[in-house]
Amino acid sequence: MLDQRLIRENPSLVADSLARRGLNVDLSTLQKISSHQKDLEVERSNLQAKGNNIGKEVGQRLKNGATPSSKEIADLRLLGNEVKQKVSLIEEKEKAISKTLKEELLKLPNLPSIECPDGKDEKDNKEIRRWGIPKRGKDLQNHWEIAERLDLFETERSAKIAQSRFVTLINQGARLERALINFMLDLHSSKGYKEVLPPVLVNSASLTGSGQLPKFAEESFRCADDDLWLTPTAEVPVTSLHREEIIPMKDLPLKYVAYSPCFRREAGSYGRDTRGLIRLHQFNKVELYWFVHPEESKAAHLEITKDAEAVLQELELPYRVIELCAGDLGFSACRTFDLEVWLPGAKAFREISSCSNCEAFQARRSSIRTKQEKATQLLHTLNGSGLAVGRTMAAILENGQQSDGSVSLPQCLIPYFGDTQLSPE
RNA sequence: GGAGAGGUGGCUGAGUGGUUGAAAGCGGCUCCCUGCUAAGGAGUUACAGGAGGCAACUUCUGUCGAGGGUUCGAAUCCCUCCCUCUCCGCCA
Repeated sequence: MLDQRLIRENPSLVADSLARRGLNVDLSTLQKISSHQKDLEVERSNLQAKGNNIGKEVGQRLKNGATPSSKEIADLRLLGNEVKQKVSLIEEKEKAISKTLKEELLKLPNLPSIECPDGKDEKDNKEIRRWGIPKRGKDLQNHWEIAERLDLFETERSAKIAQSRFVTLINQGARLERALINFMLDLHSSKGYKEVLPPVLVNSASLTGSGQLPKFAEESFRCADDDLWLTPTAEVPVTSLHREEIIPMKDLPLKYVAYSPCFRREAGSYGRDTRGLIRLHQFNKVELYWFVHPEESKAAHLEITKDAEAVLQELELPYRVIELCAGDLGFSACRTFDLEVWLPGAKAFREISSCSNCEAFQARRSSIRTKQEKATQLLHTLNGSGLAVGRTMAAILENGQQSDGSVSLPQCLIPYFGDTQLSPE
């Protein structure tokens, strides 16, 4: 959520910034609503002060011996009633206007950072750096071809269980997924991250707090009979871990690593990535999440990205780092680095992690603040995948494929998997 | 799912209609005292929003789980919802 005050006092700055996202909004109405709400608040609180004084006056006089039925008391009551009526009239207006204001504010995305490059869509994203040498060759297979040969997952049977875009991992596939999750959690924990295994069902307040609602309701699965949704990312529950809290400054930064399955409808992606592990309704992800002091978030952003990169490096998977342009930023982010892993079978880089600085955007929606001495202020939040597990498995299969049909595993996975390679059974 | 109890400040815990944002204790912070430590003394210690001021700050409003209601006045009375705990049932 954006700062209401900023919209009130400098709407053109906000509008210009949103325009960098390709969003052309007229903020004049919102500005008007906001200042009207403020006026009503002043009027109401003045009246309430008057009412409070009448109440105190009555109490005082009764204490001094006035009879409850006397004229002086009756007059005060009359006056009190009058004030009360006026207050409730204003309150009614105020409530309506605040509701509209809140609704509109929740629909606006975060402002891109000054550092975020201009651009319209993903074609304008900037490559920052590369790591590793992409494997190339004529006979390299796609990961689903390798998986089929090694019997790693069930696709058609999964549609029977659930739908298309679900997968059932089996045999070495199931074991490798488990190994990857454990490896990632251990790696991050060893660097001081606190491990979290959050609920997978989250309520509307949590989804609103991290920015998925109200705009992206159609992207999540909902439980019909409850105010609960299947979480699209651990970012949601972890944000709400500290919703409506004030975290002492000495406790910052808080660094969490959370494993969770993630559920997404992938609406509007019909026909894309229909095979394999790239785009599923359910996938596993290990997520990094930081709560930091506002002045630390820029540095933290670089660090969280490095922590995500470390996973790829340990796994010996070539990748590149892309900085998203303003037009390609996610709703809550003000600056984002994507990590794209090299898939030799697909002969392409594919997104495997997205590391974003949300600054105070989620903190304002979720009311998460920090405090030193008397000063309370919103803190900043950052998130990054470390990593998307399904896509990691795809990358491992494609990058580790051998001419004899086996898949060799990176050194770091061997203790977790219990073998040096995946081999035909 | 059934029955009961309860939700008050960082914590414990008073408060059943009148200047109560809330006693007391603990904890935290500041200062004083004291060779050190321990002990002691004084003060201070919620959040949000607004108005005024460059600012320190002053002031107003709201908040005792949430939302309504009664009343001149509600932490206190009434209604609805949410949550927690105990017992029973069920269950991984």
